[in-house]
Amino acid sequence: MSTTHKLKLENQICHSIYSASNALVRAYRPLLDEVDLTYPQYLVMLALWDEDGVMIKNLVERTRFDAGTLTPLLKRLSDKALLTIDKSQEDSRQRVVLLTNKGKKLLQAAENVPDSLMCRIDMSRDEALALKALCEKLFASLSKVG
Amino acid sequence: MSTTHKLKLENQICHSIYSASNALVRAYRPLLDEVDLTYPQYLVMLALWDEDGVMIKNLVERTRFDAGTLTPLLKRLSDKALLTIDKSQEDSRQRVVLLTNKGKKLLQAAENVPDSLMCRIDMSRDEALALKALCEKLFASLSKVG
DNA sequence: AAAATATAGTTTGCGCGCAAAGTATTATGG
DNA sequence: CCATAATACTTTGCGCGCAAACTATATTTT
Repeated sequence: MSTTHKLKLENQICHSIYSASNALVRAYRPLLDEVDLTYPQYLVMLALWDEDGVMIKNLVERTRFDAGTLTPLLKRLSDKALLTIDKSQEDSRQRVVLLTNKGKKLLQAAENVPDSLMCRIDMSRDEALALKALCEKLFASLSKVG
Repeated sequence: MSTTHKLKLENQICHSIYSASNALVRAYRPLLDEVDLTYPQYLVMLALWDEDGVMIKNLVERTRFDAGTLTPLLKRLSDKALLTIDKSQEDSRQRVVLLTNKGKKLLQAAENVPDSLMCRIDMSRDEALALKALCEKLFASLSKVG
């Protein structure tokens, strides 16, 4: 039984993106094991290393994670003493996420992670940038309500 | 506190791929709800619509899923009566996955899914093909043992 | 000010995704 | 032929990813 062109798995763009994304997370694992972080946790730490003392709403925007994903993820980072989660003074619905010294110090240990991963990828700088731009375009398309 | 260029979240190619992939699965959900499939289940069905009566090992290769992911996923498809899983005659370690009539018939209902999704994406055919090629290249790089 | 609505975050439930360990079966080396 | 190793899955455990329902607080409407 052979299906039409469009329904063939090898013609599915989405399958390529999906499996590339999963392969990325797999490839990050051994590198991030060194700093005891999962890939999603690493993304949140990247956001916080850039700017912490922010509300969860802010992390939802920057990391593109769901709030329901972030709550338990932040709890685990808090359990590792990498950050604190406290009620905001101005608006007690909000939480302020602040890095601890331990959380700030972890930046040094993670500094070589991007290079370690990129050297595994047989791709030019231009190709990598093109890939990023196309993914951003795709994300923007799918984020529209239409 | 501002981090180095490389560790900034917005410079992370991998974050773009990761969030595009997640956005894709989110976008597929309402379409696939119509045929009562998750996106990973849909990928397995695509593989089987193209060729069924195959071993799980074959599905691992074609879908790029882990065997530990496929076992329970196939069980759920079997619970929905879309396929059967039986011991192979030649080698009783192996399992033969066969579509039922219900599973075969579902193809018609799913036929319009690819078009429904692609029309949500503001991307030319060339861009989509470039994106697919770059993802395949990335996947190939990361799949190498090196 | 009371009621209705909106916002910020948490909880619940389910299905992955996958490493690691386990089971059953087959192939291979001595 | 028997022990060892390899293969083909299955099971376990944990962390997402996210829809839906829920809680708490703040804002707006009347």
